[in-house]
Formats: sequence, structure tokens, C-alpha cells
Amino acid sequence: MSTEPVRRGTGRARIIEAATELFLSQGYAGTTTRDIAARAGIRQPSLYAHFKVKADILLEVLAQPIRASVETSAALIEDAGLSAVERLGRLVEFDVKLLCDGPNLAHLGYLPDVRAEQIDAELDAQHRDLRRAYEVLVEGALKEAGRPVEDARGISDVVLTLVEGVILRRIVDPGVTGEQLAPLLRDAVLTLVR
Amino acid sequence: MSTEPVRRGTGRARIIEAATELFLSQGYAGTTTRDIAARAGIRQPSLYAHFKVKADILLEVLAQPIRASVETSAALIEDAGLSAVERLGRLVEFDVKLLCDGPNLAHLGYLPDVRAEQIDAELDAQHRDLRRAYEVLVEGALKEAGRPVEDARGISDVVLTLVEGVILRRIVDPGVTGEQLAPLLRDAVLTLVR
DNA sequence: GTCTATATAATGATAGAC
DNA sequence: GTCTATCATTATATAGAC
Repeated sequence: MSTEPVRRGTGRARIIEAATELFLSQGYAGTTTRDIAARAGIRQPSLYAHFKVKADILLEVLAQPIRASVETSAALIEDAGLSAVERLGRLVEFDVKLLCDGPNLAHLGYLPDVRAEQIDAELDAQHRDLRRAYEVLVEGALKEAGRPVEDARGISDVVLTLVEGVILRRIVDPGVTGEQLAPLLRDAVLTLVR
Repeated sequence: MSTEPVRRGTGRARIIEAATELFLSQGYAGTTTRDIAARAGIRQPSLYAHFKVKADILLEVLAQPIRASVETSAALIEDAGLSAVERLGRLVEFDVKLLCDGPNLAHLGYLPDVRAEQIDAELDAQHRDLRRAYEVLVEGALKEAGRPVEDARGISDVVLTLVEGVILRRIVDPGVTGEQLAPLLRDAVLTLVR
């Protein structure tokens, strides 16, 4: 493990940044408060001036990625100027790029030791929203293609599984980029609703 | 966490079974040797009559799922009596069912605290084999469809991402079954190579 | 808000009897 | 192979000075 202090940010933000990197590389239970403090450039007890317990750091780390995704996907879904097919394609591209670029934050929500902290209520709610978004767009795309909407549920399942797969993809293939993967998955999804 | 001892198996096998369940529900670092022993129905020091260190238990747990997958996929690929399309469809179905049924062992190989143990060489080799298998079959299927084989790499990427997605799918949707998901993903994949 | 010092508990692992 | 007893280390968290 690197013990080099992170350079940017101050105080609380620096702790969050350090904890994020460490949770992703070592897991939650596998990361000690000393690890976090060392990387944030402070002593271990100083963490407790910002957080009451270790789990509170995890809460804040998990709270980071929520907003951007939900808001943008909501905006995409309701853009009446575009066809459902176009909106579906853009949502896939957006999500894949979000999952590929930056730290693999989405992966944290799937870790056993994170789920064992029983803070998954909000994460699961997010997941339901995303699932619903894909269902709506797939249904719209199928209508545009003159296909029966009964297929929407199954195809949404496939699309969701595909997008989710990106999270694990990055772990084995760290070189993967949203730039290359996003158009690939978008085209694949559009083939399914054509 | 349930501390109820597992009932089946004896000695070493019972320990592996207990450790598997616990690693999946709490992660590796989040599971103590006392947890494992309690679930196996023995005392903590008794573990060390079977394993030298904790990481050796993890090694054995990870060694479990390797064989069946690799052997069956190899047999599927080389079955000359079937078309490439049929073989591709069967491989997808086989892998999805394998990933859906039984404990989610594949997920363990993606956990940060497991990868931090630096035992991923064999796991990554497996992954490369699977990737290669899909490339070969996708290429064959594209030939049969009269499409350019240059598309094979990209489509294999999509297929692999889709199959891998099943691993995370189970975590948020514990009710998902291979029976329902396998045909869905198979049909989706076959649509992509048609 | 950060520090040093420390309390308290849990951890992986060993020794040696049976 | 399992047990009891225990060690050495490391963990989270607190107390109190600056």
C-alpha cells in the first residue's frame, strides 16, 4: 500500500479522497483508520475530529457519486426533443462513461463488507431508479420499432446487466476506457431494440 | 452474522464451506478466523491444524470453481458437430447458469481485499481463457453470418461484459435465476452476431 | 483541528495437554 | 485433530495538552 499523502484538498475533503482510494484498493474492512490518516497526511486520532466512527467515513464516500448520475439520467429520459431510441443510446453512453472514468465508486456498493454495514437502502433505491429508467426507454424504443412492448422487461434486464458489467470489467482490464467501450455497448443495446 | 455451524461435510471440507459463505457475505478481511471456526463448529486454533495461515483458506476457497467452467467451455468450443452460433449460444447459457446457481464464487475474485492478497494470477489466466473462447466463437458466428470478422473483438467485449454483469446482478437482485436469465442473455448475444 | 499518549478490544497465530 | 490457555500485534476509539 502507498502511504504517500494525497496532495489536493484540505481537512475533511482530503480524508474522503484518501478513504475512497483505499476502500477501492483494499476494501472497507481491509482498510484501517491508520491507513486513511497516513494517506490524508494526518495522525490517526485526528480523523475523529471529523468523523465519529469509521463507518461514517464510508457513508460519506458512498454519498459522493449519487447525484450526477440520477439527475442526468432523469434529464435524458424527459428530453422530448429526441426519440426513445436516441435517448436510450445516450443514457447507455452516459452510464458507461460514468462507470469507466474516474474511480470505480460504483463497485463499492457491491462489496460484501460494505453491504454488511447495512447502508444499502439508498444505493438500492438508486438501482431501482436506473432500472426503471431503462425500462421506460426500452419500451419507448420498442414502440418506435413496431415491436411488442412485452419484450421490454427482458431486454431491460439484459441492458442493465450489460451496463453493470462495466464495473467488473475495469477490475480485470484496468486499461478499459469509456471512450472505446461506450459506443460499443450503445450500438449493442440499439441492436437489441431494433 | 449467523454463528450456526454448518452441518454437512467433515474437517477440512466443513471449514472451506463455512469460509466460502462468510467471505461472500462479509468479504475476506471482514471475516475473522473465529467467525470461520464458529461456523465450522470448531474452535479457532483448530483451524491451524488444517491451514498454515488465513490466506491459505482463501486460496482453497478460490480454487473451487475453476475446473468445471474451463473444462466445459473447452469441450463446447471444440464440438465440431455444432455451428459456431449454436456453440456460442450454449456457452453463454452455460456460463450464465454457472454464475447464477450456487454461491456467487466468481464475485470473490473481484473483491479488493482478495486481490490485495496477490493471488490473482490464476484467476486472471482463467479470465483470459474465457475471453479467448468468446472471441473464437464470435468470429466463427460472424463468418457463418457473412459478416466481417473485424467486428469480432468488439462484440466479444460486449458479450464478456454482459456475462460478467450477471455476477453483480445477483447481489442487488438475489431472486434472479439462471433458468430465466440464461435464455435472455443467450438470445441477446445471438442477436448481436446475426 | 492536530497532536501525543493511551485505553480497550479484537485479531492472527503458537504452545502444549489430551 | 481438537482442545484450553495465551502471546504478540493491531484495531478502533478516547483523553487531554497545545
